[in-house]
Amino acid sequence: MPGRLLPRKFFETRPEWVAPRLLGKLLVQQTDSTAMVGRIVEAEAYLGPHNDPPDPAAHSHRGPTPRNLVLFGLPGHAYVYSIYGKYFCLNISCEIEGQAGCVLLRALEPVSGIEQMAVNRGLPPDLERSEAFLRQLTTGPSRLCLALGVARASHNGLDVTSAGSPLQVRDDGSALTEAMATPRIGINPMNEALEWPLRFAVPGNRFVSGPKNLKGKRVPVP
DNA sequence: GTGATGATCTTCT
DNA sequence: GAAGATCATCACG
Repeated sequence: MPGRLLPRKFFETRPEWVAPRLLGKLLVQQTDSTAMVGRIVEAEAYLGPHNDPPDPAAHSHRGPTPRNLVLFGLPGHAYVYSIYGKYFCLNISCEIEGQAGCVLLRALEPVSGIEQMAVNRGLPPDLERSEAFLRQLTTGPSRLCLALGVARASHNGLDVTSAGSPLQVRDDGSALTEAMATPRIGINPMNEALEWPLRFAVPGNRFVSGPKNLKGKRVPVP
């Protein structure tokens, strides 16, 4: 198992700090026979309803519901929800209990378990592992869930800071000093939070999802 | 390469 | 009843 498990304290603060600091960390899905590992290269912060101003794009902004309850619990837990009928998205809860911030994982750079990822995505194996092939695996919030086998029934509420958890976030020592900050993807144009620069990506990384020339700026990682 | 469209169903109102 | 933190596919240039 690569790197060290991230402690709960890592997630105990504001999502707009956690998101850029998650860049470069490893997302690990361990099943009985195989481990799948991807490096986080893109993440978005969603702010809790206690935030001023509130974040109208966040699932938690109207308070707890059966769906988003995990977000109001302890930090470092997986919030998995279904979207558009056929997909899932994976978030990690942030901030202290009762404050429902979170970070949406939007893209990974495949590291290992690539063969299994391709099977899970329903793609034919590519022994050459071309860049186009690798990019299809885990570039996009729902693609990475498919590749790692993350689903609501099996993963919602998992503690990603627990050594016994099949889903973990680990740190292999790669340090990032700067991140690219842009507006978040897929937010309704009516939403006033559209412009907030809460999407963070590894500058120049080829596995980042979304439009290529989205306006953004380099910011220091806190 | 970019942009438009439909699929599909859960969740909350 | 409507909207949605998406993706694959197709048309076009």
